[in-house]
Amino acid sequence: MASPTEENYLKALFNLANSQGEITLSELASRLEVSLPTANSMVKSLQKSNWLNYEKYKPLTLTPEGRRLAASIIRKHRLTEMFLVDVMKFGWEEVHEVAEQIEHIHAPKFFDRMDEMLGHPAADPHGSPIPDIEGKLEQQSYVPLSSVLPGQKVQLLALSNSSAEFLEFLNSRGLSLGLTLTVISTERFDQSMVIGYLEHPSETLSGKVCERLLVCVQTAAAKIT
Amino acid sequence: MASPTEENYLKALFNLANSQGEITLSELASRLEVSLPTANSMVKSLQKSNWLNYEKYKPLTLTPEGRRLAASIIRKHRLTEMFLVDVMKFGWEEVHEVAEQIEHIHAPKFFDRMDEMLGHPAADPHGSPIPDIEGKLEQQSYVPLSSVLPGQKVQLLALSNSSAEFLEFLNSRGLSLGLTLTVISTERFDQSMVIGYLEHPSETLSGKVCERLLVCVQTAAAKIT
DNA sequence: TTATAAAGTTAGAATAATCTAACAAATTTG
DNA sequence: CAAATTTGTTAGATTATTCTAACTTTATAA
Repeated sequence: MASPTEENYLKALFNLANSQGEITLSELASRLEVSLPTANSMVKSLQKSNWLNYEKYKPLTLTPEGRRLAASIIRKHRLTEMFLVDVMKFGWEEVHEVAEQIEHIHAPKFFDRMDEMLGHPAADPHGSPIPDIEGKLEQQSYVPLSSVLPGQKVQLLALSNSSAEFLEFLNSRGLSLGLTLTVISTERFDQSMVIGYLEHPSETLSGKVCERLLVCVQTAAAKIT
Repeated sequence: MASPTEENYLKALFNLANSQGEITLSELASRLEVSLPTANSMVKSLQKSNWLNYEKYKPLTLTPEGRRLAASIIRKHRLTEMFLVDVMKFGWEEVHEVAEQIEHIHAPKFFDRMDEMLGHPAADPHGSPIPDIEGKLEQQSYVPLSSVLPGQKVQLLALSNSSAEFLEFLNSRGLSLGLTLTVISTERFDQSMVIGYLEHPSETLSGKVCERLLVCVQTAAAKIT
């Protein structure tokens, strides 16, 4: 059985593998805000539990068991976030810290019941996919709003950054997942875009913001559940 | 900030103080299933944090801060149990283990929201009182069913033991909190009692069971909420 | 291609929570 | 009350997680 600390290492390794591919010790250490020797010794102990393949000076890779365990923790995290928002009526900007703790609870029935109550959601409140019980994570094919050309209509379906500050910014502009956005124009100089949606016929969003909004061009595609 | 381990010690000290008064090291150690030296060293460290008064060879007493902290953990535990039963529809025999883990989550808003959703319950699903935010625990004046005389009508309001086995036994007899029980007769030989309630005109309960059922003789008294 | 920088490793120490073994104090009891 | 028992304490060790300091290996770059 993994300790909460080990679970956090596995989660970080899973997420790094999904975004980078190759994982180096320093990336792991900086992601977890621990020193290199700390990460190094934990890596050795994760190997001993058969969750990680490790060879001196080589990139790190999760074993199938490590990947499965990591996915199950991420599943618990994302189900919890969804539960907090949908059932307990928290804002999407308030749920990360609590979920970060609840993901370490050992109680399969608890999370299964959440899943049931939520109707087996495919994604968390920020649009990140929820791995299934097997640990399989559906790969999403969204693109950043910043890559969309003027005139196109897109559906806002996920965020590539979910910091509370960013989420509060989105709240302040009335932006939420599922919205249909129309790209009115783009500014070559600073990558800002003018976007229309609902009661906002022309809202200007900075390049930084547009990079973090993940959208789907086929408006008819799967609505978030 | 207390670690989960420290929180478990404080909880045990609080509960022992409420049932015994004087707390000895060995009681604490056996309650927590740790060795005497382990309890001894933890007791010293709890003293350093000002949660416990400790003098060599003297009984242990919580400080006001220790009592407040312990009550807040018990509050989280009992609110969680109530939430699991009322909102998530778990049986009262399934909730202890999960609550034992969730009580260590640091997220006041999470528990406040539970409390709201539940309508500020006074007791958990087993009838144990929920301490208020100040850490005050309402003293209940229930008596064991075993002390009730034949002919009397009482209301079942709490349990003095909530093991899963006992709860499953109660389920099997259709016994739940809030029920009105009529004591039909008592058996002097083995302290068993014949009890009537709902569709059970005459159910025989062992002395062991009757000792663990806490009742109130005034049927008109506060219904459980 | 060698020197410098970056990344990774080892050694050694600290803290938290636990244990067993050995001993001391307090309590119970014959 | 003194012997026996229970209770509490100390000492010393173990495991997990973390650190800093010192060193080595690999990668970068002049």
